[in-house]
Amino acid sequence: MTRQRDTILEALTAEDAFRSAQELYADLRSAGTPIGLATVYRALQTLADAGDVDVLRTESGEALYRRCGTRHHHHLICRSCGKTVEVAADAVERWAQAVARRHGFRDPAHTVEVYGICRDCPES
Amino acid sequence: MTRQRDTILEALTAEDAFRSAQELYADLRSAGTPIGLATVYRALQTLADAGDVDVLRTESGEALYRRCGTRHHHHLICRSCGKTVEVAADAVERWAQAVARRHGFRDPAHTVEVYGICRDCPES
DNA sequence: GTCATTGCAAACGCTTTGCATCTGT
DNA sequence: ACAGATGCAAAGCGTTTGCAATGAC
Repeated sequence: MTRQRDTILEALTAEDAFRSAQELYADLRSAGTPIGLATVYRALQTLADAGDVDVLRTESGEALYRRCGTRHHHHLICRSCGKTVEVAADAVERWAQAVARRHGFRDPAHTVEVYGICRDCPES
Repeated sequence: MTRQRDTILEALTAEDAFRSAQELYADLRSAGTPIGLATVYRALQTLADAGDVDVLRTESGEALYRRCGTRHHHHLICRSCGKTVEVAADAVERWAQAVARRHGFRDPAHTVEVYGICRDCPES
């Protein structure tokens, strides 16, 4: 199923950064694409459920979305512009599993994000 | 500065789990402690700023708080009851720094949480 | 008496939902 | 014609804030 849903996926694919629903909405609108905020939210939710985009939460609780590869990976994210690099972390995967098992926790999972300021972003 | 702020810290210290502001508020009220929701939020914010409690965000964006040791550490968290174990992860620290540097990101930071179901929680 | 803290209710920001309309097949 | 997608406005939910009342020293 599709429509302006394509537009959203397209907008996400064009960026290598995590974007918020509100940002995407504003960008699409100011680019002349007529679209409703609710549609953006619904599309992002659908895409996230399907595993086509990754979701993460800002410190303030806002959800950020990014078009991502399907296999398991983590992110290196610029705190300033949001630019993101996918990184593999096999060693970390194994560490997380070992930690869980050692403490008697079953069904292990983990979240890992690395932040920094990318080289294209100004000093302060 | 203190008052029912002590009560909140006390309630947090008694638990080894991450709790939400709303949960803490409900618990204190039903325990007969008169307190306002805004006070709970303000106290938690102050404690977090002072580094006396750790904060993390639920998948749904809710903030969870836990009394924590002061030095850097990560958490192994039960998805069912919230019970949390602090874990060291020196290898992961080094890995995160290396990843950031390798991609030209400065001022590196990272978040790492490990989730599971603790041995005291039922199969489901 | 002074100044920070508290409590309540109102305001906020992000997200979701109800519902009527529209679109694609 | 039908099932699903859309848009809008209203509702929801966690969190924050304005302000008058209260409490600590």
